[in-house]
Amino acid sequence: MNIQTLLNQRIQAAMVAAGAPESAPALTRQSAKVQFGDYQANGIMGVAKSLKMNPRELAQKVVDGLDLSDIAEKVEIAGPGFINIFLKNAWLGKELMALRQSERLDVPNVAAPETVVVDYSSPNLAKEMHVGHLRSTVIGDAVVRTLEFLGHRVVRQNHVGDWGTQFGMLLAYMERLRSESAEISMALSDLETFYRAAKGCFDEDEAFANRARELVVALQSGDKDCLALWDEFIDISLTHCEETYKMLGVSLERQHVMPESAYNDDLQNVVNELQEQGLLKEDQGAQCVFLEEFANKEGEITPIIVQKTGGGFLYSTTDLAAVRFRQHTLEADRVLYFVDARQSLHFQQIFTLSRKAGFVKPETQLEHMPFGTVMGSDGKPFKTRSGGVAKLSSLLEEAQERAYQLVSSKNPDMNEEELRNISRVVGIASVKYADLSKNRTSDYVFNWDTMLSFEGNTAPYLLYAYSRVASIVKRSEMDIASLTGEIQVEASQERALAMKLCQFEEAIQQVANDGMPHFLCAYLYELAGTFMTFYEACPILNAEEDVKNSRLQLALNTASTLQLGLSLLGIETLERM
RNA sequence: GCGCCUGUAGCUCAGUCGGAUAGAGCAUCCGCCUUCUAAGCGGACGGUCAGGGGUUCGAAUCCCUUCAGGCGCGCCA
Repeated sequence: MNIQTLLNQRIQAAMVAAGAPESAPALTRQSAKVQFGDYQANGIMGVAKSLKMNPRELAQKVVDGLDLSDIAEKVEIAGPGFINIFLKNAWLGKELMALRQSERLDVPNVAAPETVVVDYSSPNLAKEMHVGHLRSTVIGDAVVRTLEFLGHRVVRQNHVGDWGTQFGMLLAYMERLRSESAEISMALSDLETFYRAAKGCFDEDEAFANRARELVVALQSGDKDCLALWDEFIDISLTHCEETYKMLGVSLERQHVMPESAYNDDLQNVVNELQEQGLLKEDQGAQCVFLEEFANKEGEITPIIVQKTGGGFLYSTTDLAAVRFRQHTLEADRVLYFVDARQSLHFQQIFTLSRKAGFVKPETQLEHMPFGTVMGSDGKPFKTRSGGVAKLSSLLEEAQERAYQLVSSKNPDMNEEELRNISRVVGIASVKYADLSKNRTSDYVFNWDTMLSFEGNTAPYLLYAYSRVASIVKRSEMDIASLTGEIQVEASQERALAMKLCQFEEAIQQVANDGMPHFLCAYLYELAGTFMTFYEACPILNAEEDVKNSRLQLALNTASTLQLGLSLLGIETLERM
């Protein structure tokens, strides 16, 4: 149930009835302050201006024609022409009961499901996943889960880098190990070390470097032995990724991998099509597209190179092929790219060219969902203590270890197995939540102490709030299903909680529209805080029977909302901590 | 040189596409455990929204400009 949408529709209709054009937005929002009610409509002033009317008079006309008597206690006009709406407690209680009886918290499936292709995670298989892959993976996964929950058809695309010159070096090193009859699978168990060793040989050994270049050519021309070696490498590297996904609780699986190499056979076709359309121009030996959209003031255009001198293709070519595949084979209505903000020019070029070349339908949405960099406390990109790039798997292990220190000091009597499980959930949740709760587009500072803190907008605080609710429910020893009595909204803390609970759908809608999970995080944090206040002020188990029944249902609603919300973020909950 | 992004409380961050008196958390200070988990709750302090112009009923938000920082810009991805 979406209060904002409901009110907005009703007010909009009343505005039209009062003489406003259909296109005039009611701009209904949650109120900024309690004295302005629960929701406020801000659209009157703008319309009044365009109609050359007195805004207060128009507001009065709108309110006269607006019947909210079933849901609102009071509707008033304030300031220059705001309409403030105060909802009825009884109505909130009734809505909450509907919410209780619905497995999906009364959030309907979208009326018109879209096919949404989501490109996220996309690590380079030459190396192990590092901290730089965290944001794309975690944010992309949260958006994917939210879109799916709303009823869209989501196609995950893990556009992994499995092609390119650095693979020649890696294959040459595999070959060398094999000739020395060394154990390759062991060497590949740590890809980071393997990569460095191969790079070392490449830089210092001329013969090795030449062999590496030969292997690139052999690989690209489809040499069988070479491909077999490459397959072996890719498989092991993908297995590493899958282990990290599993540890991280990310829904990506092998079936979602659509590697760069899969587009190889189509790259020449892409270039040919651009040629046929007269978009291609040879410049300094390379095949380029010059789009006037990317000209500077002097008229100089930054070209898109789609084929190198000598015939090789580039990532632009692959991305164009991917756009075509996503449109024609996957039948996307919307394609989301969770890729580093530094590539925004590249994507603008790809999107513009794709439209110009007819690779996508005009109505298909191509959206780059850029994200900022994870920084260290020094304000520079996050590194390990030794100064290297932090391996994601090591980072996640450290998170669990740090969580263990905290959890075990708070629960000295708890058994080891449960301690380990709690610290696993808390550790992983902390890392993910720290990332998800920040505005996607800005850089953020990675800080163990703040992300593992129980204070503020953190995973431990939310998990603690959830376990507190869970504990109440358990102690009540009531049959949850039999709790069907009325939910009474009376105390101010009950009202605040009831209102928050009714706003869940508004929060996830924002995540789906903008690809911004931090809206859901902010909502859940506010919900948890509102519950904590309610919990302190309103005794549940010791209350009179009907009050107890009502408050317990508020608690149950809180539990299911926290649990569902966190699950959409890809975060597990704990019954006890 | 050109382009994109960022600049909000001492620190870390929000700010619902122009709305009312700019909000949280940390830190600091003051309160609250014989009652459902004090890993909690309540309160206080804290702001030239980088600076300056402009647009209008109304600007942290839109436009121009200056300053500071980050990142991109033809054969890496």
